[in-house]
Amino acid sequence: MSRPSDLVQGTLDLLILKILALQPLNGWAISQRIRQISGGILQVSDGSLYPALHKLEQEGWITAKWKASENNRRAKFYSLTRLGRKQLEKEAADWNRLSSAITHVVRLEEA
Amino acid sequence: MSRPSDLVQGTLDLLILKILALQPLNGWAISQRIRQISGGILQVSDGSLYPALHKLEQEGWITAKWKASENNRRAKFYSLTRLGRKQLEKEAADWNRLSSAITHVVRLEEA
DNA sequence: CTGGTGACCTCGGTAACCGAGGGAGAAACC
DNA sequence: GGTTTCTCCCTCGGTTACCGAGGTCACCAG
Repeated sequence: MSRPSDLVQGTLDLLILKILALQPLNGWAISQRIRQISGGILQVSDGSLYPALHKLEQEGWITAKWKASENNRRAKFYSLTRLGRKQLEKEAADWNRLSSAITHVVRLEEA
Repeated sequence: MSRPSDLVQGTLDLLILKILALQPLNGWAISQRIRQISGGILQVSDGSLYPALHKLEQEGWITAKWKASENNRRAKFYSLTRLGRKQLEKEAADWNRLSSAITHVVRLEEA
């Protein structure tokens, strides 16, 4: 019904890849990190995050390893593969191209 | 399968509203204009455009009027309503907020 | 009168996201 | 020691959006 949309569609993969490029993290921490870094503007729900992580893993862009988290709980830590870095570069470039094109249009002055 | 994605999901309404804020246009001309202004980076297919136009009209953000086009063909010219201007402001603000948050994350330096 | 093209439209599929729901184990509280 | 809280994982069904393919009609040039 409503469209609060706390994130722009199609950018979730990009955000995850970027966060993991900074450091390997477990799923829960990834969503915390995205929220924190964006100053609370971007939020990812579990229901979006985990399916996305599985997809990225299946594509071979990230790999998972079970470890203990900071709070001593079992957690799956994800890190970027070499392929993942390639993909990140590509998606970041796409984002820059498209978002600046859109911003350009949005900022046009009315005649 | 592939995701060439010549536009960022969720921004189609925004683009249409903005283009129509500059001047009333018919459907076909809208897609031409978007492509032209963005230097060919953004492209909208018919199959996306017309349903979107109908939705925007139904929301009361744009209104349609049949006229003759530049080439003397029957064409439906769309223009922004007062509500549509409100909506445009809102969507433009959302876009700025979200896109700059994402860009900020993407540009972070690795530790 | 035929073909190109401007202009409109619909339908079905697919991708993506999200809310709701559920579960298990560590820690903290009483 | 039992219960609650918090971290952390996961799935499923629904909704929204977009897009490719397909189709129609009318004007105009040759």
